[in-house]
Amino acid sequence: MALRHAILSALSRGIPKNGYELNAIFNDHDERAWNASPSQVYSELTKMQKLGLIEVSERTERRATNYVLTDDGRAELERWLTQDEPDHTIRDDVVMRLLSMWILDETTARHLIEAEITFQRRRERALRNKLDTSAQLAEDARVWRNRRAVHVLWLAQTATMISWLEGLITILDDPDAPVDDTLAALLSSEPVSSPRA
Amino acid sequence: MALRHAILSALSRGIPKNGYELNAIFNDHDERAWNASPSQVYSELTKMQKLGLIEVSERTERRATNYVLTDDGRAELERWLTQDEPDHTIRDDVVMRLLSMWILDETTARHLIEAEITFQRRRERALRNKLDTSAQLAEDARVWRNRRAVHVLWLAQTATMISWLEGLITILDDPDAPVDDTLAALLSSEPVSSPRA
DNA sequence: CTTGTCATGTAAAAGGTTACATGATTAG
DNA sequence: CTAATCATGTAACCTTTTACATGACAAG
Repeated sequence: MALRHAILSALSRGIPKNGYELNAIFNDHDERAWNASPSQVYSELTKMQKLGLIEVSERTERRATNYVLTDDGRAELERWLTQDEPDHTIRDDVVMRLLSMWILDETTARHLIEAEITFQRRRERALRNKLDTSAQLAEDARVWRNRRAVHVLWLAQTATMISWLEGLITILDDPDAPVDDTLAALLSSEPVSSPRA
Repeated sequence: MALRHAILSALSRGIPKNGYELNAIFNDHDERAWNASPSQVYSELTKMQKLGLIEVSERTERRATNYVLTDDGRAELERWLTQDEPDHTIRDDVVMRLLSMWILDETTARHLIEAEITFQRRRERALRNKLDTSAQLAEDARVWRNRRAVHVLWLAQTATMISWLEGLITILDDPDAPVDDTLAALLSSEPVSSPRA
């Protein structure tokens, strides 16, 4: 029941949302706490409505069905946060690939790492842009600060990944390069610059 | 077919493994590229054997069935690495919780963040320990270096997370603290110390 | 008047978890 | 001889993806 809590979380900000808007959130690669396919979102919304966690707030002319949280929905969100243990399970396709990469020849391996660097750089730009442009709108100050903090985390993680991937190319090229020093040095030497800098 | 490639990757190191050993890998919280439940691993192994991706190398007295890669298995691993696009999909329960946390009162929120810091510190210790103790055994040098590099990445990511969580407590306590500066400063000021230091 | 975006679904299949069941071997 | 660990599975259920289908509205 994980998407359920992601939807509750998205609706908890008070702004009514329809399935299409929620899908936009769950498919934005740079707003990446959770993702889901459209069909899953629509069927989950129907289930949640039947359970009384959300209710229809408005039907726009364009046949969009907007939902808001009910009191039960808000209670469930709180229960989840305070009662359920966080799930630290990880399924990281990218790292799995990097772990398997030694079976390839060096040229191919380097190409793959470079492709990943390109991807991460794109993400870095997108996040930096988001931080630079996002102004505090009608939202609650706490909501806004919280979301902004998460974006800073993602930016830092992306920067770490890029430095590390660059180090990986170095140790791939040079079989004598010390793994720990090469990577640890890179990770600490390149500070995360302030998003506005 | 994601677990399939995780298993191919685990067997690609040449050492025959049985279902139980693979399960140990996929359930070790600190060896965390992928995880899976025992029943899933056993049924996937059966399927893979039928498809000819792996074959039984030995049955030990203790009724354990050891598997090794076939040529087809190795080819499939290579095809996956070079032909399939990396899956950058993310489902991060922890970040989703942190994004929703503003609905709680400050005391409860701080407790949750502190619990997460405790968890991350435990992981940091485990990873540091792994890096300190793991010696290069019979394994190929490239395999060993690759795995070690990934451990360094995980250690760096954990360290980033801890610093960030500490910063999050600061901005939670002080509604006037600037989000960007508070977090960005923390992220760049605390370098990842060398694992042997 | 046609293409793109908005908007919502259904059905089938694949991927993954949980609960349960079983039994051998080893360490204390 | 008893508990822990090793070792493998089945069945039911839940979660997620993929492919398909539909149609309104807006912009060019």
